[in-house]
Amino acid sequence: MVSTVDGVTTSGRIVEAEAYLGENDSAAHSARGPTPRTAIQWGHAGYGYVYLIYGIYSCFNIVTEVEGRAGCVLIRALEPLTGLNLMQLRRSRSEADVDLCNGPGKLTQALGINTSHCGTDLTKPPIFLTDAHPVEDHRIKKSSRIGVRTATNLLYRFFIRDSHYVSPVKVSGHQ
DNA sequence: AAGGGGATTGCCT
DNA sequence: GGCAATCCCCTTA
Repeated sequence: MVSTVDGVTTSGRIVEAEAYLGENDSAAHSARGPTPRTAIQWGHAGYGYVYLIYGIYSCFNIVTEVEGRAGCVLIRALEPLTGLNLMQLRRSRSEADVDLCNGPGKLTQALGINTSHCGTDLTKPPIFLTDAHPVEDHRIKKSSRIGVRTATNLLYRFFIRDSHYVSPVKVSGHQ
């Protein structure tokens, strides 16, 4: 994914994501029907759903389903590709290490994404997606989602098994 | 009209 | 490992 916010390009390869469905998924924001905040999820696929969490961090999602059905994918971690210096600046970090984009709140900070980007078309700037850096299917693993307390039986978290840029897992054990 | 709480992070001990 | 930071949405009255 690519950002041209502030006129400078920052980009990264998506290495971790989680699916949230509108139906039969109690952990999704869309589980109880549309609200002003979540309405975009019932729209056309390919638009951004961005929400503020804990008053501080923005979480970036891609709307994925056909119009009239809710669903989105939360981007949880990126492998930084371009604009490392600006990412460092935005993240207030002295080094360009794995901590730039290895979390949903971190990557939005690094790419300059905020709630003003909710509802934007992700096929064109300032925030857009490309298939320039694909990943082979056999490198992708799945698990239950991070930070959700319900629907833990759903294996809706997908990540690159051998990537150093996946977000740190709190509980010991399964990646 | 009011209050609880969250798909998180970073700093503290 | 514990917990504060800091919005604003959504539920309840």
